[in-house]
Amino acid sequence: MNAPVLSHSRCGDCPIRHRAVCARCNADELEELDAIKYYRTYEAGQPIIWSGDVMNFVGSVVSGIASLTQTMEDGRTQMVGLLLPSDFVGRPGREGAAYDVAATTDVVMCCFRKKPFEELMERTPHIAHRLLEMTLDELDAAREWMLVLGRKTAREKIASLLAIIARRDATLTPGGATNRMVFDLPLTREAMADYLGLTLETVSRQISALKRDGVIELEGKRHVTVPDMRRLMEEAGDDSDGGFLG
Amino acid sequence: MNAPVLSHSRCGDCPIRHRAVCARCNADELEELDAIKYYRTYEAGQPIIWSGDVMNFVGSVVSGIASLTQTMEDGRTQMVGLLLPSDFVGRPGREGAAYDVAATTDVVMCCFRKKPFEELMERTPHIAHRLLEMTLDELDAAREWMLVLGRKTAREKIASLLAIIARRDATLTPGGATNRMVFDLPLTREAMADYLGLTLETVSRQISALKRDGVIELEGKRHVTVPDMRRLMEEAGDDSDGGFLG
DNA sequence: CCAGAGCCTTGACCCAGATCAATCCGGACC
DNA sequence: GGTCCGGATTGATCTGGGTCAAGGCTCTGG
Repeated sequence: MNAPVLSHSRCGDCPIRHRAVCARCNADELEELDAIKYYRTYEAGQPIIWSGDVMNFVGSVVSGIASLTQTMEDGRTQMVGLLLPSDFVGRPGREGAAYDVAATTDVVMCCFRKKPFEELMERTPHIAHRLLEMTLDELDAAREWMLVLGRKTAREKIASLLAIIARRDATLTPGGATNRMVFDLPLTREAMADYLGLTLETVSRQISALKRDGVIELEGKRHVTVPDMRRLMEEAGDDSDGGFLG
Repeated sequence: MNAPVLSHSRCGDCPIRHRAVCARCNADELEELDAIKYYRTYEAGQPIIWSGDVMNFVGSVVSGIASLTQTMEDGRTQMVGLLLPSDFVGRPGREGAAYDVAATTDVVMCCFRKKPFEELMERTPHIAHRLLEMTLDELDAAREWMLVLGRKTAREKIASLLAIIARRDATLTPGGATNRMVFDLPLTREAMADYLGLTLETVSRQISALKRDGVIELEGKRHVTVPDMRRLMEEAGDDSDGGFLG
């Protein structure tokens, strides 16, 4: 597989310009960021950071999907976050990484050396403020996921994951959210299992069941059509459509 | 049961002065906070905020324990956070509350009306910075909990919860962490179950099992002695003592 | 064309934890 | 004292999802 290719380099052209840490920056601040940034690419499956490593950079996912994973010494693993384009990696003010970060698909990262970034953050409240906002969003997502992990059945877990992926796709693609959604699963069955606290066999079985029951349609193993999003949300056990449709 | 009593009123005397959002504030900033703060008390079991409510204040837990809970419409509930003294409640920059917040024990809160607090935050990077730091810590805690919920057995879950409570007690009480720990459970069996994604029967059984196996000793239903913290950490399945002991 | 590797599916069986149900214990109140 | 009541415990049984195992697809490479 080829390494992903950079399609831009100036912040003004950046596809995540208005959603990342830099969203609130004015031209001057952007200039400063531009001066300390650099791009890195990772192929699908490659590690980006190991838990415990000293982090000497922070950065944003520009394209592709990365995952945050925690592992117990006996090998049990739990994915604790999905990093989508515009999501931030790294923790200003802390030395080591707390989790393994790996590229799930090919990934392009916009990196900043940690020290200069931290200094810049001290001086520019726009960045600190945006980072707080993003962190609070991540905290909400993590807590929503705790409900999924702690209380939902396998079928509900799968439906919840599909709904989350569909929702994200809706925000990223023109057209937005409709009652019928079509998308590709960016995760293997095993990665889905790690995310959902299930085994890959159970994931497979439940996907088959949702297909059999007409909640989803499958073309190949990854291409999913959801004929009725409301139905999917019901299967997910959510107490509404989660604001998915107007 | 009597309502909790306020034992102080000036920020300088505040028991959470050095750990809460105001930790980094200088005398002037503290003065400003002092001007907009007020105390509220809640009895054990009382709701503090309902999910969806408009929040018109934010604040810090001064004493006692509160819980963040999410509920599905069929009644399944998952606790998604434990709020301990110095923890922050509320989300600057967002209208409604995302979770139910309730007092688990008697609670004293130091509240700020939301609007003035947000304005103050704009002007004082010390507060924003501290809040970012605290939010990142909460995010770490939430993700650690995702591993517990997704991958640990019932016995490991109980041991993990006991370890967390013991660790917190160690930071709050003089003497700090030792290999033998004694503390009171601040949660009912049902609340523990909600936190751990279990039923209360399973919680009860596993606590009995840990007692039978000598991992813990019980006096009454709430008073716990851990003769050997290392042993407890092993039972929790943690890949070390979590920095608990030197 | 076949072989091998990755990923996925499906079946058979089993067990940890849920569910249902009966007590128990310790305080509060009469 | 007795009764009540809200936790907590313990037992008996059931079941969702894990575990183990056998193929099945699809792509790559010889």
